[in-house]
Amino acid sequence: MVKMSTKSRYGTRLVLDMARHYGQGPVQLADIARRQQVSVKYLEQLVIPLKLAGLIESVRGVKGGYLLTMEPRLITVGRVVDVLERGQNLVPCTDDPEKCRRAPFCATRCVWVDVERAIRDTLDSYTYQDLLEMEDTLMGGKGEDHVQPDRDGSFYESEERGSA
Amino acid sequence: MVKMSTKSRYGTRLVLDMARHYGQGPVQLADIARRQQVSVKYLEQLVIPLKLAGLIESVRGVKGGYLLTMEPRLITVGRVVDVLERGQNLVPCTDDPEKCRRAPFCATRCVWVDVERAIRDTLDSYTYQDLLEMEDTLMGGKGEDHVQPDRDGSFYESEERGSA
DNA sequence: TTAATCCCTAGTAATTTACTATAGTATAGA
DNA sequence: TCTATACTATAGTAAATTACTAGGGATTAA
Repeated sequence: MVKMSTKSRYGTRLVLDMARHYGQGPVQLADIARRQQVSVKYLEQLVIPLKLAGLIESVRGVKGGYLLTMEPRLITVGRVVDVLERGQNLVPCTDDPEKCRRAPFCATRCVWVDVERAIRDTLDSYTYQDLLEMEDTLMGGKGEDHVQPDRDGSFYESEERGSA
Repeated sequence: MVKMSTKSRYGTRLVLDMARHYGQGPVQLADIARRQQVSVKYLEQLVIPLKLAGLIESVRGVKGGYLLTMEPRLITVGRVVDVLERGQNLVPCTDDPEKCRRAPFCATRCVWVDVERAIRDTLDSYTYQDLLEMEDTLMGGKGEDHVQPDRDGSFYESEERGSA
């Protein structure tokens, strides 16, 4: 069907990790990388647009890190995905009918526009506060850095590259 | 955000073209290619899975072609996209939690599952009969092969490869 | 001063996408 | 029967995208 990039997925987890530590000072990428099992180098890329969009801010130097600029309940997954996938549409013509001569009388375009709206609405229906609560429920505990990788290091979404 | 492939988009138009000619005998790919401005070779690829899925059937030889096996009102866009993108998920773990160790306590996964459902629901809410009627409304006419390419040949979705 | 951080610009291998090519097989109609 | 018109099947491939990785530089707490 349609695929969601690791950029959006890892980015969503990155922000969720920061939401988990909201109000506790800056969080280091190295810690997030360890907890979320994503390389620091990759996280560094995700953090740039999030900062430019004003969703997070950074503290440089020792004991530095990143923090959310607002409460988790004020940030939706849709906002984060939107920032990370800026300018990407489901179909080129959905945002600009001028891109396709067919647009004015294209019935399929109406479908794509509607699908895009559905995706956006769904993503916007989840705030990071919601995600924190869902995570707590799923864990059954009080939720604090509960997720730990296996001792062999193999972990989450490890089959990203290999399997079709 | 997430992108929809040309496979799904052209395939949707391919079936819509066949729906437009439903009950009028087999339609040749060469004609669809001309009307929809997609190469015959590419259409040939799209037609294979649709035939295997039983949505269309073929007639070989001169005056042959393809036809829908059922009325346009019985086929949804979702069904066609599903056939063309078989085995593709929004995120690897949505169909099979086993693919990711994190799945049992992953809040973000719940979001992806919900988004996928929203996409599917929306795509399934449109039948080809709906699309035919939408097209008629958009055209303002009685709708029969009304869409013609420009004399210079440049046409629909021409910026597929070039622009970002 | 030093080590821990974030910051910045590239680079790149693997994969996927969006096609194209070549060589058929089946059939209607002359 | 011949032939042009279709569909059928299997490869191949250039371009684009994805998912990273590398190698430094700038900032700051201790």
